[in-house]
Amino acid sequence: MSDHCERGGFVACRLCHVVRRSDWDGLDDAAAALLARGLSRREYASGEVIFAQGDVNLGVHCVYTGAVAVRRLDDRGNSLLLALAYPGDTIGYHSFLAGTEHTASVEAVGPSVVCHIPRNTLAALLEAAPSVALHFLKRSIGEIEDANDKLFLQATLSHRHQLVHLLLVLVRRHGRRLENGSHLIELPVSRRDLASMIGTRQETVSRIIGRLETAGIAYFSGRQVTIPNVEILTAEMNQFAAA
Amino acid sequence: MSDHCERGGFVACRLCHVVRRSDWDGLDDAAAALLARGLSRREYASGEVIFAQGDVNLGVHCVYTGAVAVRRLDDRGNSLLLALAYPGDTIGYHSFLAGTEHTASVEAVGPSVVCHIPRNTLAALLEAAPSVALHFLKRSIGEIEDANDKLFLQATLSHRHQLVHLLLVLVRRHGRRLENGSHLIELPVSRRDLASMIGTRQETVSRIIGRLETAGIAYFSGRQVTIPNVEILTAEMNQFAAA
DNA sequence: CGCCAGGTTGATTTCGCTCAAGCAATGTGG
DNA sequence: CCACATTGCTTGAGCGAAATCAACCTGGCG
Repeated sequence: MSDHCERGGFVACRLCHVVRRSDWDGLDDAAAALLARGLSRREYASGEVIFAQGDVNLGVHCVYTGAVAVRRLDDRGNSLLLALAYPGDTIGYHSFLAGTEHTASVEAVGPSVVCHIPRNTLAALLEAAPSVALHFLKRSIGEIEDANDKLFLQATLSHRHQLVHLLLVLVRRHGRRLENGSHLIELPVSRRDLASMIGTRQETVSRIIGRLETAGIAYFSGRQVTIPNVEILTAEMNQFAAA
Repeated sequence: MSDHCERGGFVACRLCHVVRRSDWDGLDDAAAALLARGLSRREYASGEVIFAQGDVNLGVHCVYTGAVAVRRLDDRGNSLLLALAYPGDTIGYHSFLAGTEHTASVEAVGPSVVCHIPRNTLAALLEAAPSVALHFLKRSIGEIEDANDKLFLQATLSHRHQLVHLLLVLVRRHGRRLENGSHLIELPVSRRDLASMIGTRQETVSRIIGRLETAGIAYFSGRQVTIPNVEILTAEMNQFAAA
């Protein structure tokens, strides 16, 4: 672990390449120094667990590069992919502020670098810099809206429409536009996770994929998805909203 | 409106009967005075709309007595009951802090009294009293957990189990224990809303209710629900978790 | 080479949605 | 006070979608 883990010594988040998008933007010198002292940074292999549901909270994490999956589990093997987090996103602050154990597990979905801010550093930081609490507040409000949106979509859309919607979301983060105008997505998650995200089963996702392919909307090959025309996806969503 | 609406003049939230549970606990004298100046209080009839999705945000509301329903709508008549809010709960702070229009509609589910804190009062308050932002933060984290729980339950539980779970939640707020040990719930919402809360349709809720009655678990009559033995409900939930 | 996880496909059954009718409670205008 | 519309809820029949169970494929990997 030690060879993957730098501790303190660098100028930390103020010079972090994602600072503008992170919760550590706008710190004054003293606060930034505080942060730099406590901060550590570590590389995670794909699939490696950063913390697990039920663990005691040892502070918060902030994604530096790559992406991580936030997942909730139960004792019967059910798993729900709650969110994907990207550079600049802070995770684990819920349980820190609520004073509970972690309510979700987080793992890297590809080779990723994640920073860690220990409990007492963060506590001091919250005292010293009111902007931090405000950042967290805005972030948490965004998460509430996201969660409510998901609940609403699950209640109103068919599984097929939900999958199309999910593709539209993923194309932004994981999509690449090709010369011919089509888009290529490298899916960060398994079929099983896709299924949990739209509230259905693995097999059903497979069948929906089949239908999307015969409809010429999207072509799946393993974790590669080719979308000839993104407009068609949005049309598929709107046709419904307009009705 | 004026006869239902008091404005300023009273000692406001510091003496509010729910202050310990509200977001206005622990204000200093200056902040409390600020709050008292801006605050207004108004009575709403059952079903009356407090604000509507899409409205511009004019500040936040705080439930004083009664209960209110937070609801999201779309243009095709779909409605999802996101939450019920009770005395001490602040609503509408999402859109205030995010600077957006209201993302949900809120209406009284019975005769209710709701306070209103206008935009500029709240802005000043956030400046003057850091505890307010912290309260909001904790509240929003609670909402995130609730939303994630709902997503998880919808993904893993059958509609029947979800309804049982919902009854267990409602019995706490709306239940009354009778001498014979059974419980009586006065449902605050229609069947249609119950259905939206567990991700299904009105008719399906009716049928599940029928099954719960033949199973001797709960008896529905309009909005009255009689539950002979709450233990059986929890057993019904656990039988599943244990498997 | 065989194992294994992840994915697809098929057959069967269950479940919930839709459409439709009926019913009770409430409210409204004549 | 009664005919009538309206709203909320229940019930039924038919149908389509998805869950389940199971077999099978495929690409790594020891």
